[in-house]
This record gives sequence, structure tokens and C-alpha cells, in this order.
Amino acid sequence: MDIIKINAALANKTRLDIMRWLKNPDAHFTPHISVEGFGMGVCVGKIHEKSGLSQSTASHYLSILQDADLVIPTRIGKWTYYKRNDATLESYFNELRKEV
Amino acid sequence: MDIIKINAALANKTRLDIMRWLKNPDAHFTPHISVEGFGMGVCVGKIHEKSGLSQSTASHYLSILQDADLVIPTRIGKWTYYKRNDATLESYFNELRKEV
DNA sequence: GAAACATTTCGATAAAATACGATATGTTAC
DNA sequence: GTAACATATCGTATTTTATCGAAATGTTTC
Repeated sequence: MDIIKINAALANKTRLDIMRWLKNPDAHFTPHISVEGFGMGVCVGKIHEKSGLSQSTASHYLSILQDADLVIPTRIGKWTYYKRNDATLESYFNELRKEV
Repeated sequence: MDIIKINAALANKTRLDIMRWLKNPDAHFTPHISVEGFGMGVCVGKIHEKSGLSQSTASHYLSILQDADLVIPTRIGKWTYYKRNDATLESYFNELRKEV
């Protein structure tokens, strides 16, 4: 759990939004075509559309969030679904409050 | 309370350390010469010494923390003392937990 | 295996952050 | 008022981040 890496990942409006969207995907995304619900998270294409970022930047941002351990990727067929890593977030919030 | 600005301010090891040091100045700094205790916070020179940063960078970093409303400056004589802004930190922790 | 599609990786370039020394500003003490 | 000192600001060089389009990789379907 790297606080600095997490803070850097969350020091960007779009990446913060992505984390918020992933909190409640039903409210922010239309259903996937090949998967029931958002149990695995949301695929890169949907985040690309929703954010207005280029596809490559969207993918890159997700990899930054993943590197900070804030999201968990699952590859299914052609798609990579990303969901929140609530365990990391919980440790992060606790650690911040205790340490900083 | 600007979460992004705060995250950016805290996405740097030295600035995170400064916030930690300011939590308990007695444990990290030798006493001031012209002021009793650390009620007003810690002067720039001490942070410059402790951090190993140049004087100008130390001053700059403190201004970044101040811009994020994380510290409160008090000028007394030649010195500017910086102390934590615990009100902002409390809102920040709460907001992060609620919103992100 | 070739076409179609989703995602990642690879440059490229512009913007922002890091960090310094030098200079300017403000304060105190003579 | 000038010397001494603390801090802030300026100018600059280096590194990192942001962001894109293009190319590469991986999957599925014919």
C-alpha cells in the first residue's frame, strides 16, 4: 500500500471520477454486451466513452490505477473489466488518517 | 476543500513527511530561538534543515501545502511559522471516505 | 488463418513538477 | 540607514506527467 502512489493516482480529475463511477457502475454505464451486470467491473471501452479520453489514454489511466492497486482487472475474451479494490481503499483511508 | 489539489500536494514524499513532522514538532525539531514551543508551528529554516531541501525549495513546498489549505502560516518578526490545518485534514479524510 | 474487434504498448510532444542558485523583500538591531 | 538574517520569488535546467495517434498484441468468429 503505497500512499504516495495512490495520492498521485488520485490527483487527477478523470481518475478520481473513474473511481467514483466504479463505485456504482449501474448509475453510470450502459450494460455490457457479453457479460451480465458489473460484477467484474467495467470494460475499458465504456470508460473511454464516458470520460471522453482517447482509448489509449483511458487504458493508460486504468493501468495507473491498477499500479496503485486501486482497481482489479479481469480479462474475459476480448475485454478487460476493471473493478474497485475496496480492500486497498479501506487500508488507504485508515493509513492516511492514522499517519498523516 | 479541493481534493485534487490536496492529493497532488500529498503525492510527494517530502511534503508528506512535512505534514507528519508537523503532527508532533517536539519529536522532530529543536526549539526555536525567539518563540516558546511550537504553538505557531515550525519555521521554514527548520524544515529546510530537516528535509535537506534547499531553502527555496522548502519555502516553495510550504507554499504548495498552504495553497492546498493544509497548513496555516503565521509571520512573527523575521520568521514564518507553519502549523497543520487539522480542520482541512479532517474534512479531507471524511470527504475521501464518503466520495471516493 | 484472415477479418474484426478490444486492449495494450510505443513513440511523440506539450505541459507541469522538481529543485537549485541567485536575487528580491521584509524585519530586526545596531 | 545599513548590516544581518529569514523568507519569498525569479530564472532555469531536468524530470515526470498528460495525451494523442499509430502500431502491436490478443481473442473471437468465420
